[in-house]
Amino acid sequence: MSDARYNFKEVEPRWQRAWTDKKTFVSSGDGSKPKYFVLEMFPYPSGRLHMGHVRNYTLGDVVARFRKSQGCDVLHPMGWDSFGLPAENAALERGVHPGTWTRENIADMREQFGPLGLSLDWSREISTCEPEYYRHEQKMFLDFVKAGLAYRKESWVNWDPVENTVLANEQVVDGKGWRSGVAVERRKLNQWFLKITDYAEDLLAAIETLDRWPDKVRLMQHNWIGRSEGARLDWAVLKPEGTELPDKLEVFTTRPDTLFGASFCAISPNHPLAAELSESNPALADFVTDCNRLGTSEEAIEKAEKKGFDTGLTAQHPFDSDFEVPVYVANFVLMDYGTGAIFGCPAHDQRDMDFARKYNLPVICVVAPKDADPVAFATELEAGTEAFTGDGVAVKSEFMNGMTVDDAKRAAIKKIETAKSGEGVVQYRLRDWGVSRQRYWGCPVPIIHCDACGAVPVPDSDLPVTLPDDVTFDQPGNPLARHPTWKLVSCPSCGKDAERETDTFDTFFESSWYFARFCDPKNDTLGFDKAEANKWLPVDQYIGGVEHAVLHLLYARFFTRALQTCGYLDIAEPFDGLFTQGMVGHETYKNSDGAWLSPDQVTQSESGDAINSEDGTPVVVGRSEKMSKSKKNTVDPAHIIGTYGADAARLFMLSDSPPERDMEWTDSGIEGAWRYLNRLWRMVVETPTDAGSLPALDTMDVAAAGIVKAAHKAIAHVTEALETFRYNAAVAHIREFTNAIGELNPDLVGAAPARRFAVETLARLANPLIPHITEEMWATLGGNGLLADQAWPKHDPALLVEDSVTLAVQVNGKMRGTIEVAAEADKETCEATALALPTVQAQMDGKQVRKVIVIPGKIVNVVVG
RNA sequence: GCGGGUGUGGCGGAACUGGUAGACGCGCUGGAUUCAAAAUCCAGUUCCCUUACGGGAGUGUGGGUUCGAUUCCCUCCACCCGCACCA
Repeated sequence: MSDARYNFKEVEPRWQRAWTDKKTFVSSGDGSKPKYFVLEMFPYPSGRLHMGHVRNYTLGDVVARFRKSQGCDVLHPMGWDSFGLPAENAALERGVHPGTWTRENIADMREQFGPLGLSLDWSREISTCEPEYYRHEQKMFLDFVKAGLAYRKESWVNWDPVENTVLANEQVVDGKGWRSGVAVERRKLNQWFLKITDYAEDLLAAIETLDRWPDKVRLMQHNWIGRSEGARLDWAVLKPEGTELPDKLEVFTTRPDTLFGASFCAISPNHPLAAELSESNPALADFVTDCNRLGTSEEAIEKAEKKGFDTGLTAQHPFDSDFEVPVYVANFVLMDYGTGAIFGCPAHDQRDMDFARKYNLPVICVVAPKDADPVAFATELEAGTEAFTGDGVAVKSEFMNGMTVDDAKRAAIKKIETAKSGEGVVQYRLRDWGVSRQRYWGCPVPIIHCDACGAVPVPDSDLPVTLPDDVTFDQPGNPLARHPTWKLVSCPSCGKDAERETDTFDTFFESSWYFARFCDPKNDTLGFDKAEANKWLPVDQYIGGVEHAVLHLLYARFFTRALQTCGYLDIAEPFDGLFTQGMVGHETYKNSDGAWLSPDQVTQSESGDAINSEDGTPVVVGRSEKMSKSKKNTVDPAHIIGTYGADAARLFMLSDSPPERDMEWTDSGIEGAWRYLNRLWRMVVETPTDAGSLPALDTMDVAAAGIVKAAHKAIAHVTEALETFRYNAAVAHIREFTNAIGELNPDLVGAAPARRFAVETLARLANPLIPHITEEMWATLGGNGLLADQAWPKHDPALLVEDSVTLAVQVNGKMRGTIEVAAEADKETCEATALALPTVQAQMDGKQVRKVIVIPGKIVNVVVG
C-alpha cells in the first residue's frame, strides 16, 4: 500500500521530454501508413494562452493521439496567425513596434504550450507575419490578378473624421469612432476584391458533399451565399423639365409576381442617382449624410430605424404606363445587393409594409391564400399592418390572375423579357471579398501604381515586397502611406516614377491557405510543393470555434478553389471534417459597489456565501459568461497547470460538457479531475505487475471474468465515443469502468490477472485524454516502449453478449416495474411475465386489457381501460 | 433587423433510429478512519405526499401527434454565436 500522491510535477515534464526526444509526434509522410491531418485553428499571438485555446488544442490532441494509435501517420502542426490589428493598437498605445510585440508574444506563447503536453509537430511551425510566409501569398495574389480572379473597384469604408483614418467595424461603437467618439462617415476608396462570387454556385453546391461538417455550419454557409432567383427590371423615371437624370431606374426583385402591388421605389443612399439628386437638394444631401453615419456594417444598417426621403421623382410601372409610384431614398436599401434599388410592395413584404404605414403609401393586395375570399382577405390586409408573405394566388394582377406565386413569377419574367425591360436573374447575397486594408501590420499588396501604366504587378524577381521596419505610430493612419521613401519606386513597365500600393491584405488572406503551407513549411521557392499538398490535403479533421462558421471557413473554401484554378493544387475543398467547439465561460463577480472582481479575489464565507477575499465584503455572483478581461472572469491556464497539472486540466475540460457546447470553468470541477488522477494512480500501485497472462474466462470466478467483459465493453464504448467527439461520454465510460475495477474482490480466483488486464486497458483507453499519467501507468505496469506508440485495443464482440435483459413494464405508458427475461424470450413470455407483476395487477384492477405492446429487449406496455 | 444554435435535479451533463429520464461527475447530508484535519472509504441525494409500502408531478412555455415524446410537429419565452475591416 502506498499513500504517495501522484507527482505530476515530476511525471509530466519527464514524458514530454521523452516524446520530444523520440520524435514521437513528428509525421513521417513516407506513405507507409494512411495519412491523417489534424488541424486546430491557429492562434493569434495575443501574448497569453487562454482557456479557449487550451480547450481547442486539447480537443485536437485527443484526435491526433487517437488516430495515431489507430495506425495513421498523423500530421498535427502549429503556427501563428500573426498579422492583425491588435499589434498596431499595442504600437499606438505603448510605442512598441508591432513586429517586436508580435514576435515576443509568439515566444511567450510557445513557452506556455510546452506544459500542456500536446502531440504537436513543432518542426513545421509557421508564422504568417514573416516574409518567408507572406511572400508566397503575394505571388498567389498576382496569379489571381492574371487569372481574372482579383480586380479593383470603389467601395465604402468607415472613416473617422477626427483621426483621419479608416476604422474597422469593431472600432465603430454606436456609430462613433472608438477613440475619437465622433460620428463616423462613409468614404469611397479604390480597393482590391477577389471574385468569390465566380464560385458562388460551386461553393453552394459543394456544401452537399461536406458530410463531416456540422449541419448548422452548412446551413449558415448556404444562407450566407443566399442564392435567389428573381428579376432585374427597369422603371422609367419621369424627370422634371430641364433635368439631366437617367431615364430609367433598374431594380432587383425576388417577387416579380407582386409588381401590381407596388407602391413606391426606393434606392440606396449610396446609389449614384441619390448622389446626383443631392447636388441640387440640400435636404436630401443631409439625409444621405445622416444615413452614412451608421457605418458600413449590415447589422447597424438593419437595426436602424427604417427611414426614407421622397426624392420627388416618379417612376412608371413597366407593365402599365398609367401606374406611377414615388421614388424614395431609403436607409435600408443596400447598395451591395442587387442593383441598389428596389420596388416596394407593402402588402407582401413586412419591411415595405412598415415603410408604407410610416409614409402613408398605399397597400395593394395582389396575392391571396387559395381558399380565402379574395375581396375580404384584401380588405383586411390593406387595412392592417401585417404583410402576407405566404403562398397563394395572384389577384388584381392582369395577366397573372389566378396563378400560383411561382407561376406568376415565371409569367412576369417572361413578359419583362419580351418587353426588353429587364430579365430573370440569379442573385446571390454573397459579395466579392474586399481584401484591401489601409494598415501597416499585414502583407503588402504587391502592386505599383503608375500614372501612365496604371496598376502594375510587382515582377516576380522583385518579390517579396517586405514591410519596412522604420515606421512611426505617433499619429493615427497608415504608417506605410506616410513613410518617406518606401513607396517611391520606378514603374516596372515604363520606368517612370511610380508609387507602391500602401494597402495590405485582410488577415483572412493568411488563414486561407496556411493549412497548405503546413504540408511543406520550409519551402522557400514555393508556397508549397504540389505533391506535398496533394499528399496531406484535405485536412481530415479541422477544429475551431463556431464564430468562424461563415467568414474564415468560406474564404478558405474559395481560396482553395482559386489555387486549384491557378494550378497550385488538385483539390477544391480544404477541410474534409469540421468540428466546432463551444466557448469556455466562468461565473462573474461584482463588489457591492458594482466593480468586477476576478475569481481569485473571491472566496467562500463560513456560511457558504461568496465574499471578497481581501476585505470580507459580500460579492454578487453573476451567471457564467465568456471569459473576458473586461469582466475579469478569466482563469490563467498556466496557473491551473502549475497547481493540478496538464492531465487534470485536460480531463476536466473534456469531461465537463460536450465539446460543441459552451462550458463553465469551476474550481470544484478541476479538483474532481485531480482526485480522479490520484485514484487512478493508487489503482496502478495496488495492481500486481507479475499477475501472469489472462487465463480462460471459464476458469475464473464470475466476478473476475465480469471485469474482463467490462473491459471489452469499455473498449467498445470509449472507441465509439472518441470517434464521434463525445468526449464527455468517453470520460463517463472510463470512470464507470474504473469504479467496476475498484469493486473487484482481489481474493477471487483469477482476480489478479483480470485486474492487471483491466488496469492496462484503462491506461490505453484514457491515453488520448490524459496522456502523461497513462504513460506513467503503462511504464509502471511493465509495458514496452511508449504507450503513445501502442496500437489501440480491440474489443471481442462475443464478450458483449448478455444472457438476460431487463424490460421496463408500463401500464398506459406509465412505468410500473421491470422484469428480467432471457435475451431471446418471445413476446408471449414477456407479456405473461409482465402481466404477473403485482404492481401491474394493481393498476388493472377492474379494468380490461385492450392491448399489450412488446418491443423485444426494450419495453412492455399494457394498455387497459 | 436578418441567419444559426441552445434550454433536462442545487450545478455540469447522460439517454443509440420515439421505448426504464437523471448515466458519469460536482456539490450537499450521514457514517467509518483520525487526537484533529486533509486525503480516503461506505451509504444517501429530482421535487411533493407517506414512518414505510406506495402514489403524484416532472426535460424553458403553451398546445398537438402516439400505446408511449427530452426525442417528431406548431406557438411563445430566455440566453448564446455570426452579420462581410476583430480574429
